[in-house]
Amino acid sequence: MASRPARRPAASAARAQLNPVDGLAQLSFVIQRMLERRAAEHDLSIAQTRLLGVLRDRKPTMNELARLLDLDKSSTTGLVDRAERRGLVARVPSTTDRRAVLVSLTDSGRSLVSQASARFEADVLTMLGLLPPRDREALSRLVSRLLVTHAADQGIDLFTSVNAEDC
Amino acid sequence: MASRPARRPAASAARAQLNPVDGLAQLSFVIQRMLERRAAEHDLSIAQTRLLGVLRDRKPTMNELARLLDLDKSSTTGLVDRAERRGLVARVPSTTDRRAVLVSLTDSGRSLVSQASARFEADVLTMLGLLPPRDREALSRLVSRLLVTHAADQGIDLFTSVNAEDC
DNA sequence: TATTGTTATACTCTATAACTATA
DNA sequence: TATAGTTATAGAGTATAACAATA
Repeated sequence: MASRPARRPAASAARAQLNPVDGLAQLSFVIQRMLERRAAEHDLSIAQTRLLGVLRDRKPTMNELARLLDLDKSSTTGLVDRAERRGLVARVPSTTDRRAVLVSLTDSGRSLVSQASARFEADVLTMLGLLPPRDREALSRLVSRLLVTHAADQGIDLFTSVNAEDC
Repeated sequence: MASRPARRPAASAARAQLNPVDGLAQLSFVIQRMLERRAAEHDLSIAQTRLLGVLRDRKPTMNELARLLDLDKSSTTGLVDRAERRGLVARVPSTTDRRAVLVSLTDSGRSLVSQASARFEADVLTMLGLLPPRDREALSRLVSRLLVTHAADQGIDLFTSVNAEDC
């Protein structure tokens, strides 16, 4: 929703504060837009970017990939088809199960995702750089704490689980 | 990207911290997923939800709507078509310009977006509730400060501009 | 029989280009 | 001529259901 404007009563905009929900919602849109913009520079959609991101340190089967991306396996087939057509990923038959295929990043795909990543990271760091160092550090610490707590609440160990990674 | 795992060296996961970029990226995905999930409960996509959200306090022309949503006018036509077919919005001919149409929320649309909003807000508040009150307040303040600073940096007054609202 | 992956199909979302009806 | 909106068309992304090959 990132819903209505948090249309503050009036007056001192300089010190006004968004309500917590609107703040987090808006922040999520700002960050997604940064990601989208940088991905688009390389003709990547968010979906393609997620795919490449997940493959940076894995070589999963289609099935595992579908679980990692939280998509239906048929959607994953299509996603991989289009990436493969562009030479960004490759399908490799599994040696242990003749039904299965492994999906892996090509050099070209790896290079593309690295470039987009780097630009995106720079965007976020630039935005963070607008805050005084003390605020910046505090924010990072709190965001991290929130994510870890939230993940734990969902029964996920952020630092071990495969699901919490790569979005 | 919400990129690689921030695969910490090892050890004490309890005190480990995500790097700032990954933290914000992951947070944005978590929040978007909450929004998506709640919208889906009412058979709404993110796009439809944004549309309804924007219309909560406006009755724009198609043209204005396209600008508000940052979409091509033809995309907006389709979006409104589908929402209208479901009875969530209505097209009203402009009285001042016979080429133009105004788009407005129906009661049904307003009710739907309110319900989805409420559920989403509850989700975010629940997540925030996992933090101790002091952390929660600090986080809200910092997020707000970051958004205001970032908006200012882009030449936007978060509290006046039409663009910063509703995502 | 169960699982892996693909195909067939359908719908949403988005954009570009061409069109119409006003202005 | 210029603007407001729609239509025609095309492609990405997603899901469900049915299917072939293998386990």
